[in-house]
Amino acid sequence: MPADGAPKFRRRKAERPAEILAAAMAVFAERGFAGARLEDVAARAGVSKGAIYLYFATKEEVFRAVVDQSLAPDIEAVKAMAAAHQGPFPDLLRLLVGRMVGLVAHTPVGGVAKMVIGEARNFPELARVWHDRLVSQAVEALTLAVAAAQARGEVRAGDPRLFALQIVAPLLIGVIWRETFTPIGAPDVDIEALAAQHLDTLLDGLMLRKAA
Amino acid sequence: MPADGAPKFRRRKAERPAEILAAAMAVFAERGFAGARLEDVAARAGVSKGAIYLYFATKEEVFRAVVDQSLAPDIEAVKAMAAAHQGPFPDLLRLLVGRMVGLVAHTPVGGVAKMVIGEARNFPELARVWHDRLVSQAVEALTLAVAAAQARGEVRAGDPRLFALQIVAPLLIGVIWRETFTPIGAPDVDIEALAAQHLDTLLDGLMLRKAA
Amino acid sequence: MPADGAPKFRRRKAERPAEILAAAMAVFAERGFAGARLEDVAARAGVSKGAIYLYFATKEEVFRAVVDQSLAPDIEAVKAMAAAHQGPFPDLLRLLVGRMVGLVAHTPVGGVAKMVIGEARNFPELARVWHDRLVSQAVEALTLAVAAAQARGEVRAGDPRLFALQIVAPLLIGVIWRETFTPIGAPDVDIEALAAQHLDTLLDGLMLRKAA
Amino acid sequence: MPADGAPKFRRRKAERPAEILAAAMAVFAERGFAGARLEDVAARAGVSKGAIYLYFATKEEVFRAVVDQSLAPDIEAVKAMAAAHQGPFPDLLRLLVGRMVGLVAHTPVGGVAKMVIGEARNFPELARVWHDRLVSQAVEALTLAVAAAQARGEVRAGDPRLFALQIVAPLLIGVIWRETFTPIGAPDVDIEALAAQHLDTLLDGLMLRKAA
DNA sequence: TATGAATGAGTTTTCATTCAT
DNA sequence: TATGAATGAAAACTCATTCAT
Repeated sequence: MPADGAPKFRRRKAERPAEILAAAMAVFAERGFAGARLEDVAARAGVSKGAIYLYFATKEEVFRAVVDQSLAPDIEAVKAMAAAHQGPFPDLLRLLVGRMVGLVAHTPVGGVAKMVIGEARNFPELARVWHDRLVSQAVEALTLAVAAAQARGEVRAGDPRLFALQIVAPLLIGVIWRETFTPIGAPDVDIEALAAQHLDTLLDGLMLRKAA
Repeated sequence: MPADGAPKFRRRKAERPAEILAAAMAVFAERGFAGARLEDVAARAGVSKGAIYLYFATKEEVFRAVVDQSLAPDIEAVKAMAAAHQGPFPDLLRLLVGRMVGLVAHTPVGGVAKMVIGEARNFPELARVWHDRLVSQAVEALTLAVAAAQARGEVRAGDPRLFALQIVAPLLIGVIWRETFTPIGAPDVDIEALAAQHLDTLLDGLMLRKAA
Repeated sequence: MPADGAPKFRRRKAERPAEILAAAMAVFAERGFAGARLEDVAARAGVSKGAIYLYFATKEEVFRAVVDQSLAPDIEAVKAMAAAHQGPFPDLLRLLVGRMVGLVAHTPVGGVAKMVIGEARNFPELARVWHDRLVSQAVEALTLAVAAAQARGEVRAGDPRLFALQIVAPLLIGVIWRETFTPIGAPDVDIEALAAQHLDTLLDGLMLRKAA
Repeated sequence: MPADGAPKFRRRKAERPAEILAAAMAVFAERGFAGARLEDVAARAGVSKGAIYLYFATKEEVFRAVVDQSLAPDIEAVKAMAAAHQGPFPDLLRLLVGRMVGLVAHTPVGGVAKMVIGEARNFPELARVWHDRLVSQAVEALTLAVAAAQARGEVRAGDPRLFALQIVAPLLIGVIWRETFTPIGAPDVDIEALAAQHLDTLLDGLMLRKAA
């Protein structure tokens, strides 16, 4: 039933799971869940198909682990943002958005986000985890900050949760653009520039104000 | 099988393709491209599996057609928006955003957008079509409008394309939220309210201005 | 994703399931459940692998169906036997055993029985069905017949259920022998002769009786 | 890992193979050949997967060894039975059957027999070994004893080999029942009672004899 | 000797696609 | 045109077997 033949394997370690997940993240981001072949993940990780099953029970499990793992550092960042709550609102906002731009630029959140969006119907738990652990945390932190600023009379009246979404939206669109349209040759979006301009606009409005 | 009293006014030939695409849109939106079974599409369309192949050569072709078809009306709307270029900028902006909210609320663009995002890597042509025919048109129209308003001294300085993205972003986020998080029980986003508040903020800024 | 190439299939019918089950019975009997490859079943049935799944959801389902199907005719026979309950016990016994020999000789019960025995632990439901629908029916019928004969003073005292097992045992051993040892070249067992001799012995005892 | 107080008197080397075979017997009896995972055998034996291969070349080899090993003691018993050939036939028969009941009740022959029956087609050598070393020995011994008794005028005319099968059959059926139907909740068979009643019936016949 | 991580052939199952009717 | 039975390539997953340690 088995084989004979040539030399097979070499090493053995505890980094395997992480290596596999890194490979999986890339493949999932490229092909989506259903389109990803575990064999490709294995190849990318420099491992055999079977080795994956040494660490993860199913393809779904791998997918979940990828999403899960990509959350950890971001959650910390979000918490840090939430803790930053001091000083005048514009400063706070600049700080928060700056943090988010950093995240978005230096981690593969974009790819994972795309996966979550694309597979939300097939894997509701993923959408749930992503929402509960990341999105809702961020939104809540922002919402509170906005509400506080409103209370202080710094920020105009309005639904603070919607304000939170408004704040985050361009960043997300930037990320999605990068994942969706840049690869097909559409002009890239400079997320940092977008964020900067967004901040200014957000704070002061789009319209010029004639000198009183 | 006829002997039942129900009227047999099944539409014929001409509507078939449209019916199939409608069914396909629903199934693709639910399961994604790979997850969608043509058999389900057929069942949903009240048609045999084979019949699909009478009109479309492959599953990909069906997918393409779905995206393509969902574009047509929107493109018109975009063009209409583009044509609306008159009057003071705020009025224009309200008009445009209003149109987009209507579109987003009354058509399944949300579902299709999600598909395009999720499968962009697997079907770059889709992303391209979607971008070229819809996104870039809308962005361009907005960019031009912004630029014109800047020329007129109505709008502050800044990259008009980024302004365009800023304008659209919250709407898109709303749509994505609706497709991704609402189904898992997250609090819904009231897109109309979001748009309204977004407009106000955009025009006047987030910050309260002390009376001079 | 699919193929091109040469002509594929021919006919189409309602006999398919039966054909598949016949093939499956043979393959299962030869290789056991786990050892049987559905591909072989398909080949034997002159059908493609996929075709099996048109009629049965899983390999287990096929297995179940095989056992199930092999039961039907036998159950009738058992019921017929049970209905035969008349006349002096020796006549009844000859009748019953004759019937069973016929069954055993002209149907593949042997092969199926072997499968049930071999896979009882893996598929308890099979053992249960086999027991409830076939074995216990037969045993019960025999038990009742024996008990009646005891009441009539025809048969000696003793546990009638055990008598029933004694009656059936040599037949079953014959069948099992045929499935297990005959194929490896062991001398065959002439089940009819065994049955005949068994009947005589059973009725009169093994021992010669000196003339009073 | 030592620092706990439990005595560490693990047996060493010599017992390993036997321990592995004992574990294997259990697993094979539970799952059949194909269904048994060597990993489970290893776990059950308190040994690593690799260790099995230190003693046995393949899974088949392990299977063979299990069957082989389970034969040894039984063969002795059979030989002993064969040697017992003295005195009047009924005494002999009681002795022989008594021995067999003991065997059957106190060893796992039942489980092994089931395996042999179930895998006979896949592993003909097993069926052959089982037949040649055990079954045919027992049958032959019985056959000779019967023939001798016939010669002495103790036993009625008839094929002595078939008589031998008749003698053994109920015991085997009892064992098979225990392995097949008892686990699914069918009423158990009291093998000792079955044997006792079988002996009586065999010797004297099922039918009551009117007083001369 | 003993371990257990790693391998990869082999099997089930799915589903886009074909084609006889 | 329309049907749906049939096909078969593709991919997840299992587990006997190997071998570096």
